[in-house]
This record gives sequence, C-alpha cells and structure tokens, in this order.
Amino acid sequence: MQSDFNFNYGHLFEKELLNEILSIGEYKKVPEGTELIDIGSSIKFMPLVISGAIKILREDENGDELVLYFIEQGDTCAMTITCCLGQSKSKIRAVAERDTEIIMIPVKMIGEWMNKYQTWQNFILQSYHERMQELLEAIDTIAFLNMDERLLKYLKDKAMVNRDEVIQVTHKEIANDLHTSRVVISRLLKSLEIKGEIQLNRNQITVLNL
DNA sequence: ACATTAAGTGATT
DNA sequence: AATCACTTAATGT
Repeated sequence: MQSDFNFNYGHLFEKELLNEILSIGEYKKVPEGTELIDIGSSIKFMPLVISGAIKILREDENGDELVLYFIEQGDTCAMTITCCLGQSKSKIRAVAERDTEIIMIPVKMIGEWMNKYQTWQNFILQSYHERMQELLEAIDTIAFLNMDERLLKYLKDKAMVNRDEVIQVTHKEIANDLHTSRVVISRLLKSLEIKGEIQLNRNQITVLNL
C-alpha cells in the first residue's frame, strides 16, 4: 500500500510531509458500497484516495438521491475542507463506488500542514479548485442537458472510475442515482443502444464509444 | 416448476 | 419526463 501511496502522491509532496501523512494518517481499505460520510455528520477525517473511487451524492428530505460526481485516486473530498474551515456538518454523502483504499487524515492536520508545507497548500487549493469545476459541470449537466445526455455522461463517468467499459448495474439503480424513474431510464437506455452507444444485458451495460 | 426480480412497452397525464 | 398497468425475459430455489 505504501508503494501505491507513493505512486499517487510521491511526486506531489516532500519527503517530510509524506512521512507525516503515513505516520498520522490511518490507512483504510473499504469494500464497495461502504458509506464513508453521511449527510449531517460532522467530519473528523479527510480521505485521501489511493485507489478505487468514491461517489458523492446529495439527498433531499424524502431520501431521494442525486449523484453529483465521482472522486478518484489522487483526489480528496473538498467538502471536508469546507467543513474544516466553517466547522459545519457534511452536506453530502460519500459512498465507495468500488473497493477503495484511503488514508484518513484528521481534519485538524489540514490547517497545520497548510502553514508548514507549501506543497500541501498547493494540493488543497488545487483540489478545491477541481471540485469546484466538477460542481459547475454537475450543475450544467442537470440544468442544461437532456436526460439522455445526462445518462450517457453518467455511464461514461462510471465506466471511467471503474476502469471498465462493462458496468454492473440495474436500471433501477441508475434511476436512483439520477433521480428519475426506472421506466424512463429503460427507455433512454434502449434508444442509446439503438444509436450504438451502448450494449444492454441484464444487470450489465457496456459503454461502446469511450 | 415456481417465485422473484429485471427489463420492455403502450397509454395517459 | 413521470406514472400506471401489464408483459416478457432472466435468474434463483
């Protein structure tokens, strides 16, 4: 695991900082589906993703979900940074999209290392910036794209983070993630299949034009 | 063979 | 795009 960590972050941080992260941070390997952060919970750790992917989603009062974006290896959750600065509770939920390895950094270290290490400061600002972009993209997708384009983007994103063009998922699950009904997804998937974008099988979708 | 769950379809709002 | 009602197909026991 240390080699994986160094592979992803080694060129970003100086040796001292790497050592601090490794000694203070807590390594965790979580299986697919693990809920890492829930809405309303206070955040005590900031996760650094070593491998795998995490799905970030929002939920309304009825428990209806809406996927915002995925974070991958080399990424961190910008929400924790916001939380750290503003002392607020989490406004999002984070679920492991697949088996995922992370290092949990205590939130208080974020600020300390910001002052101590230039590379850390860059990393935090950089990832905050990237998340902001992702968020804008997510808004665009929801507000301006038709459902079929939205669906295709979702499928491509999912194929991307899973490093596999074959996605194991039911129409129902997609409908939940995109906050629509199963029937709509089935119909749109069918039309995407006819357009030659994807191939459908039970519990499985193959994305063709990646 | 039967029950359960996933997916496809027409019609209506 | 959502919902209903129904059919068909795949899968588990």
